[in-house]
Amino acid sequence: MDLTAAELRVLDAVERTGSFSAAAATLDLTQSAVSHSVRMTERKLGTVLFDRGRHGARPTPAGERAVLHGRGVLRLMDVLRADARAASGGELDTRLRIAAFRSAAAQLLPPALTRLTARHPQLSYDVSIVRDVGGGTATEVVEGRADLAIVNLPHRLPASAGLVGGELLDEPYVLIHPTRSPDPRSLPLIDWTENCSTETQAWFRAQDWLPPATINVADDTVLLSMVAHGLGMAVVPETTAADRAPEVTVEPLGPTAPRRTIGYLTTPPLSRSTALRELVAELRGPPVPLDRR
Amino acid sequence: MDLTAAELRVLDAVERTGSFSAAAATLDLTQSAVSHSVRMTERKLGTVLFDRGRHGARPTPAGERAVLHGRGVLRLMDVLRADARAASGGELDTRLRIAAFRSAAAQLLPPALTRLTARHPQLSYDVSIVRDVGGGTATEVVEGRADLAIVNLPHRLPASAGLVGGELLDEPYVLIHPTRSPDPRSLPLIDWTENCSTETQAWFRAQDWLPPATINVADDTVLLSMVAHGLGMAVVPETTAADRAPEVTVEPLGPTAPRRTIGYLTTPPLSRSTALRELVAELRGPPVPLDRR
DNA sequence: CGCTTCCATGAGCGCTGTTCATGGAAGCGG
DNA sequence: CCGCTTCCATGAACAGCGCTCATGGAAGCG
Repeated sequence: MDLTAAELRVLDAVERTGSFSAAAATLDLTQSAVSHSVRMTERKLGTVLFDRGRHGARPTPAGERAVLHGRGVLRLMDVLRADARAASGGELDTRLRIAAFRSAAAQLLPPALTRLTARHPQLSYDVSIVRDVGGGTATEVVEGRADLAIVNLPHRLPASAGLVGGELLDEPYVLIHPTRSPDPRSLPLIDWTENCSTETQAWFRAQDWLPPATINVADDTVLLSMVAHGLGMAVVPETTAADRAPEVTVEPLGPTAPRRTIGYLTTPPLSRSTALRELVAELRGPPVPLDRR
Repeated sequence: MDLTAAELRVLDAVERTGSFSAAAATLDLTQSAVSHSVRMTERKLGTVLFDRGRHGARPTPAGERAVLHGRGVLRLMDVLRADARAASGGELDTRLRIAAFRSAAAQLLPPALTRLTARHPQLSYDVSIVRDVGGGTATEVVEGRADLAIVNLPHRLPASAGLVGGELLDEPYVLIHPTRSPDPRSLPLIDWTENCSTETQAWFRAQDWLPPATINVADDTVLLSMVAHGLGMAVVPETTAADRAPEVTVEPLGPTAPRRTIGYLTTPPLSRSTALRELVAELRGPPVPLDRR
């Protein structure tokens, strides 16, 4: 017997919330309906999907598989709906879930989403901010919680994950320092947690004029603010320095400057969907203010 | 409103058969049910999916998208079902659809499927034979008609297709000739249509002792039979010559012999499914008789 | 001008998925 | 030890959907 989309949504909600009652609340259903639904699903599959206990419901191994694949099914059904409508000249209406690390979200997404919304008013977005460490944003896509991941390239993802993607932006790093500092290069160095690519790290070590970093900051706006207050200098991607305060001066690092490349990753069926193609096209548009090019 | 699995199966059948009534027959439904179902689906999507005429039903652009994505949804739902059952220690029961070219199907599949069926009696298979030209077997996977494609590597598929895969078998070509021939290398050359990779073609041209092919045969068993009857000699992959008649003698071509590599391709979600993993594991087992290693 | 072959439509009916009401089990605090 | 709360389970009843049956209309074909 077939599972229904409603049943899959129940599985998803139960896994997310960790309990039948909480899942019922988020789905605007009765706890009873959730219980019946899960039970029915389990009967259809011939398998127990959740261990129920005092603490709520925890997925069994079978439940984990079901939830994972179920999210894929739901997403694909939405792609079907949105794509079929778009193909017949209708409005493009779907919800795009974007996982990005903070600096990319702040710099890349606003102009792109503005333009995209102008062209397709029915589109809506979920932007989740994920620390770009470990699997980072790509994991969100692999596990079905996001449709598009913004990543730092090169991204050595396990090929078996089967994600597809491309390049969005390639830019050099620049040096920023307080405008009023008499000898900028004598200032202490403030490092940024996201400066973690091996290439960048190697470049840092090769620069003998750079002191070791005395401060390490996770957030780029905090870092900019620190430089503006004269705490030190920093090496950051060009676009991060683009919307700087007047107290911060930018100094190019020349042709040998390290670069950072931002790309995107998504799943093959989504990469073929109209909505995601449109989004990627907009992300490739000019995100950097013209005066900095 | 959600589409149901039954509705997606109707879309698939209508596209396949080209008419509502034929689809109804294959699905064991009434024509009325199919008509109602398609109408309901169209209402849910707000789009016309098929152009109806006396010639039956032809998909509109929107319909094509819907059918394509719908097949993906159905397949993913079956993966969910099979995977969840397998994860809870149950029998692995699903239908695996394999697209292969003839020689690979004949040589690689029988032993692998025998072993796999022994371990998982509930598995069933659809093996479709596709000429390995153009998109070949990979197209079957991309368009959702097969789960696993057996391909000749290297396979330059468009990366946007987002298929994943791996290597299954790497083997040298050998020379075969009639056993009773006094001077085998003076015989005419029989070529095989599937000897089409650029690498193999280049090797052929570089061999000055090889006469140009006078006969070109599409089927490898026919080719073997021709050699057995003394019509000529041929250069074929080792496994093709493995189950030869006694009238055929095999002669290695040495370390410079061209090789053929057979691999598989599948979609990312399927590559994560238990059933397909098991199948690939068996395909990687020793398909070549030990006396030829 | 029937005949056949398409698809469309309305009525009726059974199944499924929901709510409501209720019950049982298990921690938590006095 | 006993309520109180917070989980999930279960049975009854009802609504909507998805099916069949029966019928009708439109268009090619000899």
